[in-house]
Amino acid sequence: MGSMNAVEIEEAISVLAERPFDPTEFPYAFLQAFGNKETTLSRLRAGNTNKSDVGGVLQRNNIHLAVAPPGEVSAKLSQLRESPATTKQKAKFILATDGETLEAEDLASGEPLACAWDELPDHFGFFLPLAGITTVRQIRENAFDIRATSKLNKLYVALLKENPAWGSDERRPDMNHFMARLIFSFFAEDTGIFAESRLFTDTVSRMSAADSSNTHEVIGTLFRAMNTKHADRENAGIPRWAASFPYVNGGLFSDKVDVPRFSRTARSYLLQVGSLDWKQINPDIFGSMIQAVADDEERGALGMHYTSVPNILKVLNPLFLDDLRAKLEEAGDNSRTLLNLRKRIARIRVFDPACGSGNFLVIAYKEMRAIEHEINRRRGQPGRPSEIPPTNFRGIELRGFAAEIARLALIIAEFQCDELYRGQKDAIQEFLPLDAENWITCGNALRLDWLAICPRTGTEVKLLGDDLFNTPLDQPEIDFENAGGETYICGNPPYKGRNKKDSTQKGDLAAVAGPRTSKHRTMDYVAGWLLKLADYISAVPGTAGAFVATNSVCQGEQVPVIWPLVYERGVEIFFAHLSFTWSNLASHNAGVTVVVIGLAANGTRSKCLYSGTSMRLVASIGPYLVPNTTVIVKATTTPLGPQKKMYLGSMAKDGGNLVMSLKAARDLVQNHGVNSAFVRQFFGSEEVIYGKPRACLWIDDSHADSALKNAAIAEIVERVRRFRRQSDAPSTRAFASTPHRFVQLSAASGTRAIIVPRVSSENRPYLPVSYFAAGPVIGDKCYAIYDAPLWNMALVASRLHWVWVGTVCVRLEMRFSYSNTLGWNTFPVPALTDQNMADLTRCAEDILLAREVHYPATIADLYDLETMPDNLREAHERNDEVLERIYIGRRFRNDTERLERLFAMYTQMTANEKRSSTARRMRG
DNA sequence: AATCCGACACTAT
DNA sequence: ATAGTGTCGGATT
Repeated sequence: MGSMNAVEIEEAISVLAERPFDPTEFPYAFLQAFGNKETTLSRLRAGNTNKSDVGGVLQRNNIHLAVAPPGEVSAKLSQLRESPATTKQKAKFILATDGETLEAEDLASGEPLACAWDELPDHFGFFLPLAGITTVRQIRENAFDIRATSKLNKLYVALLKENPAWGSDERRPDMNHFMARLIFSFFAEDTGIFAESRLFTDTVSRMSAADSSNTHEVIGTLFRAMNTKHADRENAGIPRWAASFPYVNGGLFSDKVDVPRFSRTARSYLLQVGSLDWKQINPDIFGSMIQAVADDEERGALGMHYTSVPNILKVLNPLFLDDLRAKLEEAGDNSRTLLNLRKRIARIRVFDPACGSGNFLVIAYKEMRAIEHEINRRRGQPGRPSEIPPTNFRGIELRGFAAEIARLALIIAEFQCDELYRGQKDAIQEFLPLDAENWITCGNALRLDWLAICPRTGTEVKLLGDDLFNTPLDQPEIDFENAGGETYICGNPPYKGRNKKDSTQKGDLAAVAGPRTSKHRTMDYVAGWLLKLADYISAVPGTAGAFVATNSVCQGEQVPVIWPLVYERGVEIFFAHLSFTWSNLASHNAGVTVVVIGLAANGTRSKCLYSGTSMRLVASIGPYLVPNTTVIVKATTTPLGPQKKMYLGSMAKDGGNLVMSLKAARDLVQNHGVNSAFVRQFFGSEEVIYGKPRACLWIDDSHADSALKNAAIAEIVERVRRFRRQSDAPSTRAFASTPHRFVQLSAASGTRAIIVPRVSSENRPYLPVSYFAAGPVIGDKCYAIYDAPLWNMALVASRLHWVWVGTVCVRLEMRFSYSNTLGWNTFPVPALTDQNMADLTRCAEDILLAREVHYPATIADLYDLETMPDNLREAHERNDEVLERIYIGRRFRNDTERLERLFAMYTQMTANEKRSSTARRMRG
C-alpha cells in the first residue's frame, strides 16, 4: 500500500472520474488511485493475487469490486456481498459500478454508498480506509474541504509559476488577497449571495478567451464591479456584463489590487475550483487546511494541519462556553433572564492572538450563535437577527494568507449561521455589503500591543497604545466601537523549544520577557503568549484566557522561569487539561503532547482540572498542574538532603565514531591491531535498560600519541575531528583539537556506580536504576552516583521518587526524562538514622537479588507491568514500606498523598536552606 | 563546565 | 504504517 495522503487520493479519484468509463481498466485504476503500486496491480491483473469469485477484482484484506452490466449495479453489489470469497479474504469494502451509477458498502460498519459515477470524487472519503487512513472521521465528513484545498493548491502553484514576481515578499500579500477574493466569489455564487448560481465562474468562462490571455482582465473587472456601488458604475466604466455582480466591498474588495496573469492551465484550474459546490465549505476546517497552500515549506503536508473541533473545545468550553450553557440551562423559559443572557453574549469578545486561519474564532462564533438561537427560540423569536457582532471576534496572525482566510472564514461562518437559524432569504438580504472593518490583524503577536487590538471595554477612555509593560515596535491603528463586556482570550500559539527558536523568535521572546528575566532563552516560544496573557488579564479586570501549549511549559526548568512571572501579575491557573496528544491529519502523526492552561485574575474563578474526559474541582492548580500546591521546584547543583552527589555521564559528540557496536570493536581488535586496552564497554539509557552494552574507544590524553599510531584508530579519530570542526555549535568545535576523547569526561568516577538512565518509558511502575562494578564508560544518557552506599539506590527505586521525578522533571512526550539537578538533588529526603540507612541498603540489595533470580532478564523485561515477577514486586513493596515509614510512619495511601507530602517537605527544606544561607552571610 | 530539551526520531513489529 | 520508547548534540547557564 502506498503512502498517499488524502489530498493526493482526492486528486487521483477526480482524474479517474473525469476520464471516460473503461469497464476493463476501472478496478485497477481505482486501486491505483488509493496508492497501490504498479507491481501490486500487475500481479492482480495476472490473477495471482486476485481472489474474486464473481469476475471482479478482490484484493485480500481490502476491497472486492466488480463492474456490472448496465443497470444491474444493485444486483452486482448483492452478489459481491454474498460471495464467500469476500468474507474469506476479509474484504473491507465492496463496490459495483456500470459507469453510470456506483454502489458500495463499508463491510465493517455496514454503511452504504450510492451515487452517480461522476459524483465519485465527492465520496472519496468513504474509501479512505483503503489507504490506511482510518483514524480520523472528520476527514471523511469534510471531503469538500479536502477537494477544495487540493484544487486551490494547484491553482496557486500554477499562478506563481506564471507570475514569479508574485512569490516575492512584497507581492505575496497581493497574491494572498487575490486568493481570498476568489474564494469569496466561489462561495457567493454557490450560496445565493450572487444573483445567479455560478455567476462568477460562468462569467469568467464566457468572457475570457480560451487561450487565457485576458483572464486577469476579466477577473479584474469583476472585482472592480464588486467594489463599486451600482450608482457609480457607469462613471467607473464597468461594462454591462459585470452589472449583475453586487456591491460587496468590505475590506475584501476595497483596495486596488492587480490580478495575476493566467496560463491556460491556471485558467482551467480556476474553472475547476469554481465548479465545486462551495455551499459545503466548513470554514473552520477548510481554513486550517488551506493555510498550507501559501506556505512554501508546509505545502508538502497540504491539508494535514487540521486541528480537531473537540480539541478546540477543550479550550473554549471551560473558558466560557460551559458557563454560558449553564446560564442558559438555569434561565429555563424565563424570558427576562434569557434576554439578559442574550445581551451578555452579544458583548462578549473573543480574541485569539495566534489565530491562524481563525478556527478558534469560528468555532467560538458558531457555538455562541447556537446558544443565542436557543434563547431566541425559547423567547418565541426564532429567526431574529443575531446581536453577536463578528467584529467581537478578533485575532492576530503572522502569516498573511492565514490572516486573509481567517477574515473570510468568519464572514462565511456568519452567513452560514444566518442561513441555518434565519433562513436563506434573510441571510442573503442582509449579507452585503460586507463590513469595512478588518478585525484580524496581520502581525507579530509578541510585538503588538494586545490592548490596541482588543482595547479595554466599558466606558473607560480609549487606551490605544497604552501598553503597560512593553513598548511595541509596531502598532496597528484600530479603533473599534467598544461594545463593553467580557473578553476571552484563546488560541494555540506556536511552540518552539529551547534549542529550536530562530533568531527572530528569540528576539520576540526577549522583547516580552527580557525586561523581567535574563532566562528568557530557556523558555518555549509559546511562553511569550502566556506572559502577554497574564499582562492583559492584570490590565483588564474580568478577562480570562486559555491557550494550548506544549506540556513542557509546566515541567522541568521552564517552571521556575515562566510561572513566577505569571503569578507576579496577580494571575493564576483556573483550569487545565492534563497532557494529551494534539493530533493532526499527517499520516505519520508526529504528535506533540500538549496541555491546555486557563488563566484568570487571582480568586475570580473556581478551579477545574480536566484529564481526558474526567473533571474535578480543586482548591488550586499549581504550575505543574497538580492540585492544591503552587510550589515551584528549582534546579540545584547540590542535594537538599542526605543523598549523595549524582553526576552526568560522559558526552561523546563524536558523530557516531568513538561509540560503536561490540562487534565493530571486536573487529578493530582482532583484524586491525587495535590494543584492547583502548576499547571499553559503553552504557547509555538503552544499553542499561536492555542490558546490551555497546563499545567505545577510550584513550587517555597520555596515550593519545601511541594510540594514533594505529591506522584504524587514526582514521576514526580523524572523522571525529572533522565532525566536531564542522559543527555549528562552538561548544562542540572547541573539542575538535582533542578528537581522541569524549568532549566531557565526567567529573567523577569510581569503582562502583548506581546508574540511572535519563529517558525511559512511562509505562514502568518504577524508574529504571542499575548497579555496576567499575569498568564500563557511562555515557551522557545516564547519570551515575559513584562509590555511594546502596541506600541511595533505594531512593531512586522508590515509588516516592517515581512520583516526584514524574512531576517536576520534564517529559519527552510522556516519557520520563531524569535530571540530577531537578529531580535528584531536589528530592526531599528526611534526615536518615544509621538504622534507616542500613534498612534501606538491605532493601536495595533485595531488589538486586530479586532481579538476579531472573538472569538474564533485562530491566525492560523485569519492569514490564504485565509480566513483572512477583518476587521483584515484593522487594519493591518492602522498599517502599521501609522508606515511607521513615517519611510518615506508615504507607502513603496513594500518589496524590505522596506528592502533597513531598511538596510540603520541599517547601520546608528550601525555606530552611534560605534561612541558613542568610545566616551564613550575616555571620560572614 | 554541565546539562536540558526536543510541533521529535528512531526501531521493531 | 504505527506502536513503543529512547539518540544525539546544540544552546544555554
